[in-house]
Amino acid sequence: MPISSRLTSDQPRKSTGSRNGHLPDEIAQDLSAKIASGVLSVGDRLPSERDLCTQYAVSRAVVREALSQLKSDGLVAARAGSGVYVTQRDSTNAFRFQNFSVSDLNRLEEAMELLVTIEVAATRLAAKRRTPEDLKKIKRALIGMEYAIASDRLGDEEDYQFHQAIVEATHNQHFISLCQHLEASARNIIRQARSNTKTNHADLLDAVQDEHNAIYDALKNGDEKAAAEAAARHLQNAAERIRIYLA
Amino acid sequence: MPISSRLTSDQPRKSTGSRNGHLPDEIAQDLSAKIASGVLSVGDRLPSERDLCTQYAVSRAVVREALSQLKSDGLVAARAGSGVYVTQRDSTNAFRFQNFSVSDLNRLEEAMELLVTIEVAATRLAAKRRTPEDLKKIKRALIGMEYAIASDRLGDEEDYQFHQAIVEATHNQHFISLCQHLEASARNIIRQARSNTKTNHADLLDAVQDEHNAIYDALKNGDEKAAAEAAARHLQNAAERIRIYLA
DNA sequence: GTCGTTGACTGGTAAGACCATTTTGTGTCA
DNA sequence: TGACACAAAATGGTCTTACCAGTCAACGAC
Repeated sequence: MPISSRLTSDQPRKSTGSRNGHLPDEIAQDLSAKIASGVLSVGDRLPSERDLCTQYAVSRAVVREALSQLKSDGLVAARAGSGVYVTQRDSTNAFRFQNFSVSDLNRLEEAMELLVTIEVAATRLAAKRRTPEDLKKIKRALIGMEYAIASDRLGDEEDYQFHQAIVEATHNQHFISLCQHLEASARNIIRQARSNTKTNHADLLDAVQDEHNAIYDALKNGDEKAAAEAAARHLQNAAERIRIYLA
Repeated sequence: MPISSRLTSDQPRKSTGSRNGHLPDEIAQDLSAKIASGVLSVGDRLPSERDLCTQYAVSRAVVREALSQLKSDGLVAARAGSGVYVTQRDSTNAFRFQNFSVSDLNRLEEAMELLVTIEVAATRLAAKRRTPEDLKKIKRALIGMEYAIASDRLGDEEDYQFHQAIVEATHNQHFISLCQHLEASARNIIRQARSNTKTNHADLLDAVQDEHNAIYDALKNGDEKAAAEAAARHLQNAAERIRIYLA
């Protein structure tokens, strides 16, 4: 442990010379270990930044960078004038949409519940907020999809762009980044399923296009309710199509 | 856009006075947006830290903290003596609920839109699927919250457990992990807001308890519609309370 | 006792400095 | 002319000092 050994060192670490790792990383790791192990429990206040400086024998800049890592991980929260507090024991900071196998129907249902929830809400917001530019981008994706299908391609890339354009029309950053994550994950499965049945799904692709058109129309009209319903219908049908592919 | 406007500002932002949000967060967000949008593509070198300082008119400490966020997100990598390089375009492999500052009302609204969407859907699912054991766990958190308030504590930890117990009652792994992530982030803000007004919010805490009771009753009765409505009301009121704290 | 006020402490930010490494440019020598 | 060695500039990593604004508890006036 390069850090703790430095605690007892009488050498005030003259220069930045012979260290190996990234100083803030070491400290962040040490602190998060203390939190995970329970040495620092939720609600506790960390030592002040200046105290940590002397403890670890580093400058305040380093301590602050270490703390900023913990902050962005959601382990601690700083309150100006008061202190830095432990808010969370383990870092469930990042949400990862679990990859589910196409072959597992149960988990498909589970995943669809979340996907439908998010996408329907996003589409409803988009109906309320979409600008003419948003609408143009959505329309472009829609046409691109049609063209792709006519060109005997799957058009899944255009499909993705269609959904992404809608989500961007919410003008809500949280929705945008969450949907980006969800759809990027979901797309893998869809593509996989689709490519298995390249030959006999012409009718299904038409149905998809109709559903997309319905969403677009609702967005164009600014009809929140219709948009939400169209999105829900589309996603539920999409799930249904995947089930067909599986059979 | 507080950042870009500052770029053209001739005022060298004298003191730390009248700004709203966390400076490094703003810059990190701006940079990651540039990366996601393709203004900076993979392999590109960012401007040097010192250049970024002048661009954003902030100190190097701020720029470094912003960059450290991007680094821990895996978007960029720094090479000493050379520069900072974009290593990844989108962080779609993981969703991170962006930190927003309590002081920024616009971003609060944005965040609440997503939080309400998810929580309401989760509560509706929970009403459908909760087992007696789930119900017991929720009840326990409810009572714990009451006890905490009576003991002159904030009870935010118990509040969190209440919501978590509900989400677990959905028995949907995707909802569980997403909500865990969202609420852990949101809790920081709530706690921060609450602690500011420890003395004069006894009436508000009572209101919270009533809202929680309404949710519990609906879950107990298995009434999906009532549960969703109670959850929506609770969250919207919670947002309203945060606004009060801000004023 | 209650209520303001004060002052020490805390995180947030700024500015300037030094170090080690990388990169680039330059000049020397073959 | 080409390859090589060296120096200078640029860059990230770290340290130091300083000021600001918010928090909070102790103290004193009423």
